[in-house]
Amino acid sequence: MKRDKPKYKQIIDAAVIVIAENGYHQAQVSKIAKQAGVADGTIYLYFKNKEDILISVFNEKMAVFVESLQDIIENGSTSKDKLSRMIENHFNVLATDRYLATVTQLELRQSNRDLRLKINSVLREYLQLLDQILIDGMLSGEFNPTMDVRLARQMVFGTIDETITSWVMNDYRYDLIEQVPKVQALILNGIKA
Amino acid sequence: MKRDKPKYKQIIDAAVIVIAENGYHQAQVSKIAKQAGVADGTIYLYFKNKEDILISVFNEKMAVFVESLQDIIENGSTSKDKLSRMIENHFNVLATDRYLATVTQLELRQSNRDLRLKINSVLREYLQLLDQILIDGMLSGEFNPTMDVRLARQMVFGTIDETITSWVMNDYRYDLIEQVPKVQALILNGIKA
Amino acid sequence: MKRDKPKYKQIIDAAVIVIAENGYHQAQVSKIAKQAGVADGTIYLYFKNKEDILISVFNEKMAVFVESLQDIIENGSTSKDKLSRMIENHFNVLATDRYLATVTQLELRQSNRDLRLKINSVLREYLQLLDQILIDGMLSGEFNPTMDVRLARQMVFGTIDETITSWVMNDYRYDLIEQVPKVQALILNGIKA
Amino acid sequence: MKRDKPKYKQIIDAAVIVIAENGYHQAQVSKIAKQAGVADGTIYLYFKNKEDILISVFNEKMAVFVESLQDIIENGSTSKDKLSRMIENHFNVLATDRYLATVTQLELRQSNRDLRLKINSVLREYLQLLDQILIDGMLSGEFNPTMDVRLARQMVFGTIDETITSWVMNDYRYDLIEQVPKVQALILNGIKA
DNA sequence: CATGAATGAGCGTTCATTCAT
DNA sequence: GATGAATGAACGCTCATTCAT
Repeated sequence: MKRDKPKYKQIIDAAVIVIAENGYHQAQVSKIAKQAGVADGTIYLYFKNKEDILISVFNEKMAVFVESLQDIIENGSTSKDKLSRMIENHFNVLATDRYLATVTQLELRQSNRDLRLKINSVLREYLQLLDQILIDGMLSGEFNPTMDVRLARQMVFGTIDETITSWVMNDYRYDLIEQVPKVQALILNGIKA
Repeated sequence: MKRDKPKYKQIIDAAVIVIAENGYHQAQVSKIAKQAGVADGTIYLYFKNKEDILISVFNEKMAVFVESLQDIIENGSTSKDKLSRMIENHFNVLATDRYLATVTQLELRQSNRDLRLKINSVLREYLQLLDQILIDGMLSGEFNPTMDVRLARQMVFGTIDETITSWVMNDYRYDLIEQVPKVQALILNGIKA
Repeated sequence: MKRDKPKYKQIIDAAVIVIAENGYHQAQVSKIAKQAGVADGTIYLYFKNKEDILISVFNEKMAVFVESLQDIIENGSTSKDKLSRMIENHFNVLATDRYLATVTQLELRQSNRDLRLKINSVLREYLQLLDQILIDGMLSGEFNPTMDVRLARQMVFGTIDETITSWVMNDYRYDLIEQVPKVQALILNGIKA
Repeated sequence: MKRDKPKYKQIIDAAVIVIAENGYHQAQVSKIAKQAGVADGTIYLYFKNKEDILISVFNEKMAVFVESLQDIIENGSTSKDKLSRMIENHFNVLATDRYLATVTQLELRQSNRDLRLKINSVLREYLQLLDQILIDGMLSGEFNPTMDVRLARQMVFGTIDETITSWVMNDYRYDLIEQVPKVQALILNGIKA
């Protein structure tokens, strides 16, 4: 399996750094190769083309979110607790890795429609897990049972996304983690029964 | 004033159409010129460069939002009422003009970091009016007086933005206006006192 | 009409020179542009892509052959006379322009299958005129009336082509024009009644 | 001797197949290696470089022609008979092996000038045997004793070559062998005493 | 002998912007 | 003011060849 080889990860990590430091449109394949310490051509032994690198970056990093969210769903107690932890985890991961935050919140969105659609389908898995928490909470009476799940999910994700994007756009000037309790409160308030 | 001349508006409108129909990366200056019925060179009599066209598009269209929001603030009764109307108005404008919705929610976000920062500063005026509604509501006791205004604003705007973007990405498959009361409820719930 | 503008001809002529001097695979667009005294991008105002340049070279030059052959058919007396003159003309044109001879006999044949098929369809017009001479001669009793026209044409063209190609491959070491009467004799002998 | 080892022949045969099926420019070394069932690097144990493979293909296949032509010269009766048999043999070999026909008549000609010059020198041996038949016939009075041998050879070879190439380019749509008597007649007519 | 992962030079094409008319 | 022909910098990808194992 290609993705288990060390160079695969090397290139993915290099791509995140190059994109974060240079911006999406200035992240040439040759720059990524150089950063990864391999020849340009080597990139193409592991990735079909440039788009494939970018999708893979998103895939690999999103997998971390999905995995931890699955863990939260399995081990969390109430739905409120799960949702709170999911928010906390989302903020934690991106607060810890500013390169990743820049790439996912700003740079990767500059990709064209096609790539964005592909990225969205990767995101879907994460959002479906979120839906699951919301539905469980509605059934258990923790969340408003009459609300529209899609809208609720968009509110949760939209709030998280806007909050983190603003933080990145403001050059990480304030402490992101500090916002977590307030974000949790806002969101839980919005959907509570 | 250049922006009062007929060709200025012609070019702005042409840009929206061309971007909506071709996507951001296929919206060449020559296409915009053709759509506007002017020569390529003429564009540069009205705009400094391509980026200037795009910012101006956002500026001009955002002005509509700002104006109507000012009107709402002046004529609305309670803060809840104002916020509800602001949400309704935002959805209405974009539901009515799908070209504009595509351009603002999808295409213009593919611009580079610099352009997006400039767009954000255009957006700021709108967000400041939103802040004003929120602060008024906190002072009047309609909204939770202990909440973080910035976060509240990000929740409001993030929810609206995510909702409309999803609608555009799903090819306008469902009725956007129908969502308004539910969005209002979710948001007001989140920030209520 | 693009092909009437001076730069069109400039680029065509530059392409012949560059291909003749550097070989087909070393005839980069930038070299052709430089030789033509225009910018790289200017090429693309007159030609769709590199292949289009090469087909156009063949088209334009082939037109000269076709035109003079039409003239020969109109003004020649007997079919033998017409065929003789056609051979003479073919040799004359290429003996006079060694760049063109190199390009048509050696370099353009290195193009890929697709391009060669397109070149062949340009050649077809010329070969149809040749067929006409042959058929007329068969009907008038000058040429063997029982022969296969396609084969006869292939013999005529194959002989001419091989003769000239050999001359080019041998670096124009001998006088091509001197061969004309002998080639005429060989060919006319082959197909005479 | 490398050329006696089984892998040498394997690679040569693989090259013919790969070139015939994919075209000259799509016949990568790695494809040939795969077809031959060896690793890419192994190719370079038997051939200096890619060009060497192609020349060797031509060499090996041409050897078949030369050998049969030598046989014809030894066992044929008159010069006319030998020339007729040579034509028949040439058509037979290529009509029987369409892969080889495609490779020699179309694909190998896309190689660059240098390679083609080398191929030509391989061809020389064959053409010298042809010259020998022609000279013998001129001396014996069967062929026109005043003709130019080089031209006669070019006529013979040019006709054969053009005939077979046309057949290949027309996707083998008609029966090549059927043409043989007519080609023989045309050629013999052209050079007869 | 045989392998196959790694290398890195090379090029057609686009398009924002200019400027002579 | 208006035109549109001309400019030229910039980059993803392929593939013949090498060499450590």
